[in-house]
Amino acid sequence: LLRSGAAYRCFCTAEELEAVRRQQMAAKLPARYPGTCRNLSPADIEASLAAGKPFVIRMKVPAHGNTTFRDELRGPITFEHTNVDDQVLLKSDGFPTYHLANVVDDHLMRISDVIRAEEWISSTPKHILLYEAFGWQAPRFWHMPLLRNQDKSKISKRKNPVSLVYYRQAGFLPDAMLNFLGLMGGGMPADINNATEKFTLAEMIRHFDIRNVRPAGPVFDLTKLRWLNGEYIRALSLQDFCAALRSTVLADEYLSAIANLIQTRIETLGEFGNLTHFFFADDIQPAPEVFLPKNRTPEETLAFAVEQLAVLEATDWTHAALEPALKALGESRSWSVKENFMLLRAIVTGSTMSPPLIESMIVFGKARTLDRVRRFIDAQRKSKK
RNA sequence: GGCGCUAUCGUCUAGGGGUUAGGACGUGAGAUUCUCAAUCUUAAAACCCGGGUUCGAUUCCCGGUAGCGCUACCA
Repeated sequence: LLRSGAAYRCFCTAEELEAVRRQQMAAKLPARYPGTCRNLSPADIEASLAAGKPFVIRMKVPAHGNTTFRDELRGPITFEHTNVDDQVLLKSDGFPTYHLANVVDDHLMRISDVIRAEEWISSTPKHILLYEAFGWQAPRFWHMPLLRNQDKSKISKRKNPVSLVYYRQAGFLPDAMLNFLGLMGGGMPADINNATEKFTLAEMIRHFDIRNVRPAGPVFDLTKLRWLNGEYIRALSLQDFCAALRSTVLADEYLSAIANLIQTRIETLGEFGNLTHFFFADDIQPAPEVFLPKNRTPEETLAFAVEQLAVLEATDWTHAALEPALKALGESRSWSVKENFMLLRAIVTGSTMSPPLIESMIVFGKARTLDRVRRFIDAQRKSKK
């Protein structure tokens, strides 16, 4: 690439580039590499090299013209070269960026069809230019729509549980999840199984046609997933239903972790449920008299819960990490350890009396705990309106 | 800000120059039921806006608007 002039060494420092970017932003100009090193003389390059200056390798996007490629779902898409930045191909540490690695990799692996998310559309002209510079045949591109939150923003875990682990722990059946996902974005014929919208993996493999995928980003709607999951649960034989329970909410591993927390706290086995129901419930909504600390308003309590959530999201799911993180938050907001932990206890367990909080949260799992705190916050916000 | 993508009930979608614009979830009403679910019946609910093309546009074209994405020595 360097030899053919499709790429060049760039000796600009990160600080210089950052300064330029800020100026461009301030002037409401598109943030773009200013081209400082695009046409250095061989002597300049030798001098910088000899001086041991670090450099990156950038692609030399043609100054004029445009690149058009075909997206198999949307048709031709054109980008003016003036809108394509001189992408860094090789970082100063010698490692390639995604753009270079991706193109080389896919070529070497003889990839025929690149199926990736929509967010890559704007990078595709860079990739096409690279294939051309190498003299390689570019693959076909299929850019898939992005899943959305209820408010249509790009799906995020702040607004939706996005980890499959959460859905498994919360008791969604893999077949139901698969079916539901297959329903999103098109690709499946409408008349399958008498238009019941229910189909198996095998049927999906047989009937799915990527050419029918719709380019608009669908909203990930839990309501319909729950309905579908209910259908799948009802369709199970009693035996399979029990097996499903035993492999998830009643799994040995989960049960023994819970038992370990309450063994010293009960006098009869019959009390097991009293202390542990929050481990098995989907939704827990404590009443104000349970979660509201004395001398705290609902508003400041809710605000503090929001901060607890942020801390929980950012913290490793271990006792060693969680305890100091939560205490640090309480300290910085003048919430006593007691108020702090009691609020979280109420949110997670629904009660002021429970097995040890952090241990319980660890057993319950990060994904489900975060979900529970989010639901609490949502419910409180709604009740205020 | 620039560039790009997208646009059918609240949501997931079918359809496509002439249709009562179809289905599913959810919602309302009713039936059934010891309760709650489930089940059955039923109702309300959509082609983003403005031009153009056309005998006729929700469908094709253009513009606007809105949403989203990208705008890194991240992927």
